[in-house]
Amino acid sequence: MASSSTGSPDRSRTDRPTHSPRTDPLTLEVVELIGTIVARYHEEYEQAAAQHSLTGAQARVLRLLTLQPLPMRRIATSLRCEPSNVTGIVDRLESRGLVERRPDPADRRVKVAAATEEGRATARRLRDALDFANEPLAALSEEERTVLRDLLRRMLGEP
Amino acid sequence: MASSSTGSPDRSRTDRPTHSPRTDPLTLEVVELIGTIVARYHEEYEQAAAQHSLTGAQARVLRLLTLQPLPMRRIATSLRCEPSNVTGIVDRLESRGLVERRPDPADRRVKVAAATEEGRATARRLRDALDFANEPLAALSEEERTVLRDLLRRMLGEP
DNA sequence: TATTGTTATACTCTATAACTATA
DNA sequence: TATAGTTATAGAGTATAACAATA
Repeated sequence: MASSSTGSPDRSRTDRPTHSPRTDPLTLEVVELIGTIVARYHEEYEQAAAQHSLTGAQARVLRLLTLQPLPMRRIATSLRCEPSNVTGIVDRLESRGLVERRPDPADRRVKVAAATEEGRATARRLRDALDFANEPLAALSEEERTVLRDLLRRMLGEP
Repeated sequence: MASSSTGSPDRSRTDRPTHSPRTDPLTLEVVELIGTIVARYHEEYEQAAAQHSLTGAQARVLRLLTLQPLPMRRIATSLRCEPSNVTGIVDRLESRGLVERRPDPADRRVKVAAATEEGRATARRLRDALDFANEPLAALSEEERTVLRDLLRRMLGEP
């Protein structure tokens, strides 16, 4: 502690008490930055969804079904949640006319959920509202964004 | 419906730069990569929390109180949720001995929540379990991580 | 017998509104 | 009167277990 002993500890974020044996300060800072981005991204996503009277989960399912109609089971695996949860989420989307359930001719146990035209329009507006794309990334030049893209790709194990 | 110019329903909170809402492919890809990271980060976080029988919200509050004791109100603003929610979350943490409520001598309306020693130990184990720090970032060299750190900083508007 | 989707149940998170005890 | 924390309430997401229809 450099300063006088009276003040409260009040550690600023670059001053970390204990280091995990495995992580150096640089890695820790990157992780913290990513944590901040995660928080901000989520906040913006929920906010954009709420502006369309959707919850985050509803918005995610709607986006998913915009890409492609999907059996209930597949939605669950894609969202990594139990199939029983999907029933309620699709129920709510369906009651608002954003999604519909169709029978699968090949297997009568299966119900395929698909976005309606109105659902696709809502999903489109929602994506446009997500200006996380513009605001923070605008601070970077095109070259820097390219570097960032390549680093993130490698981080995620993509070629 | 693609809106266009007539009576544009006032553009959310910040006015956009001259960028069109339709961003270029490079930016779109970066945003998608960030989305993937957000999903993976969240998944790991919830999983690590669950391994200690904590929900994500409980883990976040516990981590927050590990840094510094905080009045209930401050926890709510930090989590960006209503104060009434904090009551339940701290209740559950307190009933497990991970957190305690202390009176504030200066203002008897205030209750200050603080992590107990056991709470700090749990938070420490939880952080170590979060190997999002190690696994994906290990693919990058130190120099690359430095570049990544600087780009993320600038993205977040930090100097 | 196994699988798909659903229902029933219980828990947590969340926001809103009303209440209490201080200030 | 205003503020800090709580309680009450209702809606939503989540996991588990049990169920009907179908394979």
